[in-house]
Amino acid sequence: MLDQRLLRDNPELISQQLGRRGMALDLTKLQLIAKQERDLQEQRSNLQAEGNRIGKEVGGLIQGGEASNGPAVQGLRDQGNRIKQQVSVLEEEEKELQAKLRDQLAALPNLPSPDAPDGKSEADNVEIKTWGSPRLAASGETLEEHWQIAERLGLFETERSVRIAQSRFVTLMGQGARLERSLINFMLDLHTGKGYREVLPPILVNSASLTGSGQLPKFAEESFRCADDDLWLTPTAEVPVTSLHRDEVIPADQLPLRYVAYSPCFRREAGSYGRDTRGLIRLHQFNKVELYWFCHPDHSREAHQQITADAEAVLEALELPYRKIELCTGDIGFSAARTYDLEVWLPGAGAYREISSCSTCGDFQARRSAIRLKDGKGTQLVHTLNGSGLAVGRTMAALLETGQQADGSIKLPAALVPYFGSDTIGLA
RNA sequence: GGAGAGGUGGCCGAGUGGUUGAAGGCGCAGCACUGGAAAUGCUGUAUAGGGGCAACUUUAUCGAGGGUUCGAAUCCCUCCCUCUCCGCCA
Repeated sequence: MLDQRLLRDNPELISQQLGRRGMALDLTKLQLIAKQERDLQEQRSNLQAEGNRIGKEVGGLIQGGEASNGPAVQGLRDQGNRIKQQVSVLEEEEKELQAKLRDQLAALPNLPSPDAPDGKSEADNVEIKTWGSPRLAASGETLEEHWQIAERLGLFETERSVRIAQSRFVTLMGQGARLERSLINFMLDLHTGKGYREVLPPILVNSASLTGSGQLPKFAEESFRCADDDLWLTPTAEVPVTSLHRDEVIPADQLPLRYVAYSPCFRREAGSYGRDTRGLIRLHQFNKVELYWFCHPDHSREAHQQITADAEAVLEALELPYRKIELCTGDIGFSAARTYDLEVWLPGAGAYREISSCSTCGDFQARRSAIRLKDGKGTQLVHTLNGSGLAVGRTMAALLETGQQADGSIKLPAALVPYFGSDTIGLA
């Protein structure tokens, strides 16, 4: 949510900054609504002040022995009634304007950070660095894609999963299920070892939580909803973790709060028909280990570097080559002000694929969720950051493709052996 | 799911229509006392919005929403949540 004061005082700045995202908006009408709303509020509270004064006068008279049905009291009563009526009219108008303002403001994305590179689309994203050497097929060698490997080694069921649910679901089996579990534990241990607090949140979340982190109202069609309740399947642990501190004032000396949350994530993937239909890349349900920071505004810039580094550390520990790109203003998500994506190399596919997205949201989610910090006398909004550390299914895909051996087995990185119990998958 | 009890400030807790944003206590902060501390004393200590350069001022908020009233934490209605007992259950 953007600041209403900013809308009143400087809508040009908002238009200009959202213009960097490729949006063309004229906010003069919305600004007018905001100003009307403010004027109405002023009128209304002046009237209420008058009403309060009268109420106190009546109380004083009656306590002073005046008859409660005497002429003096009756006159004040009539006056009070008139004010009450006027107030209720103004209140109604004010509520209408407030709702309009809130709805329209809630549909606007965050302003991109000044640090974010300008650009129109994915094509304008900026590569920041690469790590490791992408594995390429040696001469005469054919590298399989992860779904081919998984099928060959019986790591998951795809056809049967359609029977259980529908397409874009998989059932991990045997060593595949074990590998997923190992990865979750490995990632959680890595992050908690750095001081992150582990969270296992509800994965059904209410509308207020989705609104607080920015998924509602604009992206309702992207989440699964439970028809009989005000509950949705969370698309990311970012949602419940943001709401962990919704409507709270956090003492400044407790910041930053750093959480690591494992959760299954559910996405409808509307509009992706035909894309990534095989394997673990794009599913309605997938596992993710999410990093999340609540921090002081003064430190969010460094925090963004740190949370990204913490995600990169997982890839490095798993010896998976990757590149780090910074999203341009045209490609940044709704709630984010600045985003780094980490893309892992998939040798079988011969391409880099997104495996983590690390964003700073500034005060955007904090304003929607009313999360403040208290430093001395006043309060101010905190900054929130999130980063995948990592998407587990895609990590498995990368491990399978990266570790494939001539004999058809998969060599796993040393760091995972204590978790998986073996350095190889698929040797009989 | 059935029956009962209850939701008040960071916490505990008083408050059943009148000047109550809310007694008292705890906690916290400042000051005094002290060589330093403890103890003690004094003062201060909610959030959000509006106006004002500021001092300050004003409105709202006692789970949420509506109603009665000149006036509601207090009365009425609806909803939500928590606790206890019973039932069911991983």
